[in-house]
Formats: sequence, structure tokens, C-alpha cells
Amino acid sequence: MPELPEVETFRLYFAKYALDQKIQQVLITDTGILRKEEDIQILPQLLTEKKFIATLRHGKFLFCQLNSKKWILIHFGMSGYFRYVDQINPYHKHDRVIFHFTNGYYLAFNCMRKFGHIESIKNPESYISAKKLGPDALKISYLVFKKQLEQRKRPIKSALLSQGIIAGVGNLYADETLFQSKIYPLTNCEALSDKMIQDLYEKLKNILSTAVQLQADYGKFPEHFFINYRRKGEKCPRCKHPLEITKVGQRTTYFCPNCQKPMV
DNA sequence: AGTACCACCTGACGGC
DNA sequence: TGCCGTCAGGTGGTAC
Repeated sequence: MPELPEVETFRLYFAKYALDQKIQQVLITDTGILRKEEDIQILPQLLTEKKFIATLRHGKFLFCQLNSKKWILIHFGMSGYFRYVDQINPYHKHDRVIFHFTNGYYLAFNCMRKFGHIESIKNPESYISAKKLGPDALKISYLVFKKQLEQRKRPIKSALLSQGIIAGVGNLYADETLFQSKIYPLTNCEALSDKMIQDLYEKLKNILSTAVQLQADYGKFPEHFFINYRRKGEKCPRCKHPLEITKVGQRTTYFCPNCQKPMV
């Protein structure tokens, strides 16, 4: 489930294998992965005979720059990832776009559920501003974080999930952050004390940077991380109280009713 | 500004 | 065995 740490891991993977490789051709095997119809023609023109020279991540969006100085955008939806391989056979069912490099290797964008997309864009700055994305969750300062949450009349969980407030947090890391901060997911932002906001900030930063360091490999996450217990019928790793499942803004939400109590 | 609801897509899982 | 409904995830659009 690509959230910020997964996308950062994909960015590093892309940088390791795709940067400075000459692109021989681009195969688009499923146009459903494109956002703009004209990209069927534009992407091959943009990429063929060029090289990627730089990467940039903002929230869950990955931007890749070519030596022509043009940019493309990759979003992983919920099932997207890269495969760097030395042959494209056997065919992988969900490879949607395949970059064929002159060194004989391929970078495939595999996206089972097609919620991801690839798009030609002008540049990251204009895209970020057009989409009204908030500051990146790993780069945001405490003061801006506080300002983004203060005075909002909505549950903290839905604020964390809103990419326009803070970019990069998805459903799993939102639950993780609220659990570690001992905050009830439906708590209104308005009701949060400065201390709680500070705690949220520190926990969020710590969780995301830990996950990035571990290359978003859940199996390696610290034992006490909530993600290891975020399952039906599981007990709280802290107090052993059975976890509860609810919905916040239509999204499935796990929490410990004993550790994360509503404010009175 | 905030919320609800639907849509997109596929595979896994539970129930019968 | 197999069918069928439900769910999961991130985003985008629309209507209120």
C-alpha cells in the first residue's frame, strides 16, 4: 500500500536502476494507466532516446526528470511498484508501462488495480500547486504542521489523510500515528492541545523515517508498531485490550479503545 | 470548509 | 466445487 515510505523506497529503487540509462523505447501495455489521452503519443516521444537524470518525491507522488529537462509523474495508487528485470518475458500480468533501456534491462511499472498513473507534466512545482498538495509529511516543520491542523473542524484522522493538509500519510500510517500518540481517531482537530499536536508531530516523523530506513518492509518494523497488530481480532500491543474497528471518513480505522479514548 | 457517496480495478476471502 | 457478495486501498468528482 504505497504511502510516503513506500514511494520513497520506490524513488530510491528508480534512482538506483533507471537514472542515466538511455531509454530505447517505452511500451504502454495498458492505456488505462494514463491520465491524459495525448500521453499515448507524448510519453514515447518524450522518453525515447532520453535519460532520466533526477527524481523528486512529494507526498505519494514521484517526479522524474529527463535530460531534456522535461518531467513525468508517477503515482502508485494502491498496488503500484517497479520491477527492474533483464528480460520482459515471462510476461508479468500487470506491467502497464515498461521502459526499455539500451543496456538490455527493463523497468516495468506494475500496477494490478490500475489506481496508479503516469503522466507528462510541466514541472513538479506547478503540479503540486495545481493539485493543492500540502507540505510533505517528512519535510514539514513543527510550526507549519501545527498551523495546518489548528482550528480545523474535522476529525484528526481525516485531517492526517487529507493530502491537501499534509502530503504522504495514508490509512495505515495514520492509524499508526494516532495509536502511538494515544489519540482517538475521531478527535476533532480543534480539541487537540499543543502537547498533543507536538506528540503527533514527533510520532509521525519518527514513524515515517523509521519506515523509510526499513524500506517500508513491514516484516522488519519494530515489534511494538501498531501495523503488526492491525488485524481483525487482534489485541493492543500495549494493554492487550481487543482492538476496535470503525470508519472515519469512509476509511477503515483500527484503534485501541483503552489507549485511545475520546476526550471528555 | 467539511462531509457523503460513488467511481475506478482486481484479487482475496467468507458464506452458502 | 463454484458462485456471489464484500472488502481493501488512494484519489477524484459531484452534490449538499
